Amino acid sequence: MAPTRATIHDVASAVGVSPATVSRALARPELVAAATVERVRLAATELGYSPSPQARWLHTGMSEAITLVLPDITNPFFLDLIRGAQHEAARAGYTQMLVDTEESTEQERTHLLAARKTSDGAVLAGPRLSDADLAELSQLYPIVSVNRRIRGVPSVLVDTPPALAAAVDHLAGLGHRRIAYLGGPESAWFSPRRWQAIKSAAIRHKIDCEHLGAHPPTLDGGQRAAPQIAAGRATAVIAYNDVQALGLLRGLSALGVGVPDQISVVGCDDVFGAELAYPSLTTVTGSAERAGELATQALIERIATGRLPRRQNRSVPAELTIRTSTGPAPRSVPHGRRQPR
Amino acid sequence: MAPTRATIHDVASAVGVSPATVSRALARPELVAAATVERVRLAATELGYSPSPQARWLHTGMSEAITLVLPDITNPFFLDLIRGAQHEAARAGYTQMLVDTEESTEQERTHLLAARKTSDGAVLAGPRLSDADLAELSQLYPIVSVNRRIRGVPSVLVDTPPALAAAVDHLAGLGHRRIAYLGGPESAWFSPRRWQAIKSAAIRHKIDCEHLGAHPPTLDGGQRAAPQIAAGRATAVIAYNDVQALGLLRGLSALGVGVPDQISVVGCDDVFGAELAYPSLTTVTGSAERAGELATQALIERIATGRLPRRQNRSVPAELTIRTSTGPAPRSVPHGRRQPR
DNA sequence: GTGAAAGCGCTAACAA
DNA sequence: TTGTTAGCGCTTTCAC
Repeated sequence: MAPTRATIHDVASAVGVSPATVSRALARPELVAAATVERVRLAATELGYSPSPQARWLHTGMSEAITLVLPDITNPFFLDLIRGAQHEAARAGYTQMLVDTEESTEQERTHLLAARKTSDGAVLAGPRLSDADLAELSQLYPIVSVNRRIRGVPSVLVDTPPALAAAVDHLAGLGHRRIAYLGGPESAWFSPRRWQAIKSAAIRHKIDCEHLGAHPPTLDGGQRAAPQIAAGRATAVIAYNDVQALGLLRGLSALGVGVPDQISVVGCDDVFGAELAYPSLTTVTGSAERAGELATQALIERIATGRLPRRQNRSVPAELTIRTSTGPAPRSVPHGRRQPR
Repeated sequence: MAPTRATIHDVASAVGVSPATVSRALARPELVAAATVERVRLAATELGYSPSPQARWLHTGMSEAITLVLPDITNPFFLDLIRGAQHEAARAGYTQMLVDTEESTEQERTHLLAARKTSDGAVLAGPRLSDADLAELSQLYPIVSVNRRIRGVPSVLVDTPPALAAAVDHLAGLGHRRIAYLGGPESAWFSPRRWQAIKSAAIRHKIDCEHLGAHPPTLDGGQRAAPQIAAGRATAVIAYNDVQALGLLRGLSALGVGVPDQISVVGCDDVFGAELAYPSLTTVTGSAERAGELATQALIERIATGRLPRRQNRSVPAELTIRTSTGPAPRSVPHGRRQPR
């Protein structure tokens, strides 16, 4: 499968040159006689030698690794993000570390501290730390944020708000006059922005729109909101994200509330499972993979040049995907639904 | 957020001792006077110092990092595996690298070669390399495999075969007399083993059982098998994994074949989405998270002790989860189904 | 209990 | 074009 660990000295003595020549032949062949380069290369492959990143780090200060920090790997949204990030990292010859902070600010802090020692920079997906902390960190260590804008920190956003406005258009077109937004957790930077987009669109359509408060971005979080929604007067709900929306679907089904007959549901992210769910989820589709690619690209540019990337804030387009969880508003408003307790 | 890179010398001169003392105070405090240890610790936190893994690697040869190699991060089965692995890694103070080989044997080989330089060992989920390659690699570099047994390589299996036998019992109990197995890809070590378990159980029940050949373990792979299945005579299908099964559900629905009325479908893994699908998927549930934990634990034991772990082959129990994609066999055998083309 | 010194694998001045 | 040398941050003998 592969030979053992050879050092630069092994190659040097095999070829009969000094270690320095080996180093140069491999890293900067233009400085070395073509014939020598050839012999060194041969011997290196022969012995299975390649320079150790750790030893190299001593000089260059570069580990050629980046860290991807995720709040919750359980959310399939991050699957595509991870893959996109890995593509870019591999393309640039970087190794990728992965860290799941489990929605904990403290874990995020700890892992970031550790990352500074082991990698040259980090992509932070939906970071939880304060703007101030992140801006400060960004001065000391190259970071790029995904789905959160912070002054002084390059970022990539999946541009969901316009698509959410389109979702409101869609619902209004179906005759809904009263919609609700199931908010994400307090720490989710994007949640109030999604709410804004929804509210503005609702105002434009002159329809009612209420905010149902903060809920965990989990299946359970969505499911637990079902009774409140069933008891409420809205005929359509837009959830902060798909995982929540899917949980809500489950919760409503358990309560015997028909979707979309009695209530329409819209999600956000178009995760694995959204299309397969019953009813299939109307949602906002944007490429998390592309976001991962762009973020990693920006990060590597930042690492390589030592300055902020030229395009500091990028975004990835998103659009509404209409499936079967949305339908015409029920004729008579709340019928057969539970009363608030 | 955090101070800059301090070296051991900074701490040494801050405290007024030699770098050697700092090193000892932090790594082997029992060799140093308690008072000194205290002062060193204080200064270290003060300066935000912690020893660099890279520099330490020069001596110890250890990077305190492990690599998790996955064939396809797109499969949600791996979400839980990643999380379990990360828990154990973090607990033991290891950093986790992540690599997605995209089902390519060559990428697996390349990444593994790279991993040897950057990490102390690797967990390989469903590796594609040959037994010989893996056994040889295992001599040179600590690896642990998940869901594949190879002589000389410690492994962790999610023990799905008994649960698949239970699935056959379940189907037989529902009156199915003719079932089929939708195979995974050729490279999937587990596929023939699952088939074996199913076949034996079918024989025990004296029911027919056919193998539908190899199919990609993707939504698309499952969906494309739908026509063949709709045209066949089996009244129940067990798929190699859930992703395939969910694709199959989608394909059958597109063909207008009712599940479970006309055909029952069983998956394997109980991934995110299996429960939410329509109909909700009867499947085999085992803890991928636990498998990730055990594998990482075994790997770290192997790294730390330098020998194979005591329990070389471990397994995680799995059980049948009955949902609504399975139901009584249709009365009159294939009715209303398409003919083979 | 602590310090001095050597060396891990590699790169980058500087010489030759 | 190539070799010599020093040194990156840390650990570990070996003295003291």
